[in-house]
Amino acid sequence: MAPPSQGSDSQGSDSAGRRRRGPSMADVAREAGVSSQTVSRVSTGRTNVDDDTRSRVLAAMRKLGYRPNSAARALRSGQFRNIGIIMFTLSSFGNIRTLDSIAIAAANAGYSITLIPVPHPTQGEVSIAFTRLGEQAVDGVIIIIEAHLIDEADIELPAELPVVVVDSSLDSRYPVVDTDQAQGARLATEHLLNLGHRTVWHISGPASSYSAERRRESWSRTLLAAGRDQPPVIEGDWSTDAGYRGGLILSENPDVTAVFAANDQMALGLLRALHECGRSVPGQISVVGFDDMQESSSFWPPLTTVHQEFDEVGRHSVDLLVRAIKQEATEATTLLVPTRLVVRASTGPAPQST
Amino acid sequence: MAPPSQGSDSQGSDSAGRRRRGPSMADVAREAGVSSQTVSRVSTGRTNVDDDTRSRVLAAMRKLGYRPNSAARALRSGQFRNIGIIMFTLSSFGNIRTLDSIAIAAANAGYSITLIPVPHPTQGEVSIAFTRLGEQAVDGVIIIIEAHLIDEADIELPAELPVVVVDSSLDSRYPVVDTDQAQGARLATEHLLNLGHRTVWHISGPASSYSAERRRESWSRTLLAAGRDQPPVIEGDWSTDAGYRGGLILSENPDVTAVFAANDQMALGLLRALHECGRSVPGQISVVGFDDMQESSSFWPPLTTVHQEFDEVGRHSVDLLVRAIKQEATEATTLLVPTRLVVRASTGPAPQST
DNA sequence: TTTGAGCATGTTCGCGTTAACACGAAGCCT
DNA sequence: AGGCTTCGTGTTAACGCGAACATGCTCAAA
Repeated sequence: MAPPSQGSDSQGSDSAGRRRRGPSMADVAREAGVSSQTVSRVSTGRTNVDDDTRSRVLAAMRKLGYRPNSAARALRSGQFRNIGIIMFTLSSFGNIRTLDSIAIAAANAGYSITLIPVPHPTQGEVSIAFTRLGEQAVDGVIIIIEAHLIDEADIELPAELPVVVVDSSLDSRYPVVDTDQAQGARLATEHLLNLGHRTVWHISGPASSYSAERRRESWSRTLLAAGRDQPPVIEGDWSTDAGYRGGLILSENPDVTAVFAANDQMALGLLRALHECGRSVPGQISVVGFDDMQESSSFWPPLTTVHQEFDEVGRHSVDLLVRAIKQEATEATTLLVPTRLVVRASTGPAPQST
Repeated sequence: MAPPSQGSDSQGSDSAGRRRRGPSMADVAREAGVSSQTVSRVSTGRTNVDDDTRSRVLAAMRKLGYRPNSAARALRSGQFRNIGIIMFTLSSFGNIRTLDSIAIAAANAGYSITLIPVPHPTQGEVSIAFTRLGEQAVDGVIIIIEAHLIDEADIELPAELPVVVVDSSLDSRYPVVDTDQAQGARLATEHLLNLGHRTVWHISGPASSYSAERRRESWSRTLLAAGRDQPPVIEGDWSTDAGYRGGLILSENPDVTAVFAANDQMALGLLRALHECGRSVPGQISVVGFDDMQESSSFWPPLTTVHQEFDEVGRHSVDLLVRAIKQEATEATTLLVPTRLVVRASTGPAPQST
């Protein structure tokens, strides 16, 4: 083989497998009649370039369709301007909203984001994601994953890599940004108590989730503080089906007048079960959810729920991470974003006891 | 040669602002007593390395915590092994599911993905995203955006960059992967007609969306083919509120016995309106949605809907793009993924006419 | 006039990696 | 034995960029 390449056309788009490459600074420089360093200065927006020269260079760039090679830039500068995001498949409403706001906040800060999916939340998969991360061109990482999976994973992140953890309060090495789960659950529980309900039942998230645990704890503490009975927890897994199953159980018990579901999806399933069993909401049973997903206002009846400020969570986590990358702040802060209760039509005064 | 011997700690983490860098191949090579080329061979998994040497190198890598510098790799090879994704904020269920499956498919193909968010679907924002994309380290792009915004955007993508478009059938320059909207809408409409309904009403998506347009057209054609009346379209915007508003209008009309909502969220709003107006579903009115989102099975009543195979859409689009990147296939194919009807409890036989 | 400060621009070099080639040591054929 | 391939390994160069330094020019102060 080995074509002697006599033609030497600088195009680089050989018929053979040769990789086509775009024009480089040198090409632009030649076109504009300047040195490549001057092209670099224009490209990076330095001010110490003559206006005349600058416009010549810009014209050359446009003509050749030049776009800077970020790999070379990153290699030179040691910075990728890129943030990695480790998360489970985008199945949960909260994660998505968080991701969304992170994406926008990152873009505003001049960073792009790379998704590192973890198809199945097993420890092994998490380890794989972390390994993959090690090979990734990122300046820092935001992790949106149940914390104990991180703790248990024996793989460790590259020591120097800044990390921010979202949505799971581990008390540990990394800064944490999260919704104030405890405050939200208290809001929900107190709302029901204030409506005159003797106590509040709870359909929780899975034991594997810190958020779920926090909400359950806070619900429990709130009841305790008010001196009320603590009904047994019905453990769910965030899914509508779990809510439905919980609802079937609860509707058999005539004492139940108020239920706090740990998320809106389970509240939806719960509502369905109550409808099917002929229990009226909020006439006989009041229901509160958690998340305030877009659809909640159209549930039947429209759901009273705890609104999470995902935008703020995203913004803060990016902010924290970028500061860490710039080595401005390293201490392991914990930042809790408060929630607010959105009262709709699924809650009402306790029915008069029979 | 000639190591300056005295100060010269090769750590690189100076007290001054100097950038910390991880160990390079050269460091590993020195540690293992081989050349850096051999380290490269081990790192890239070549087979022509002596077992003994390989394990020495691996040990050195582990000891120093070496991780390959992807920037240098990309610079050298001209490939980033990274796919850019342009999409609107993750507000729609379909986009999220698609993104999710793309992320996984890309990971399996050895590519990472970079999100390029477009906060507001205006032409200007799209242009900005495209510009930003130009500076991104991507080998190809998947666009999940209403097509006409692309057409109207006068910014053009770097000519050489492979592109695949999802979720909007533009008849154009780029390969398209999409759910077969027409087939799905036909399925929904025919299902209702087969149940004996005289005709089917439609709450559509926004005019700006190709998917919405396709579904509306197909609904219309199906009615035409069956020789039925064509009720006026109620135009929505995918939101539950739009479905609710549509429902209020429809429930005033006693002739309405069957409604096809262009997505599940609008179907949800529609259901609420019908409940509020005391119209029973499916007793008096049957409802079909489109998407089969996770929650749909827990609506009240559980929603009959058109299931989209988002996984397949994502898989195919990645597959197509990767093939284009490898220059294996360039023609502008269009790939439609069929849907299937999921019959639940929101549809039933037409009521006997009064 | 001399000196030097300020500015636009050019030149050199190295970031970490891998393709291409070079080389010596085997093993296998005539 | 001589020539051939195969195999493990080393050497060199280049990918595109930008920091650091060098150059030459202008203008103001001494």
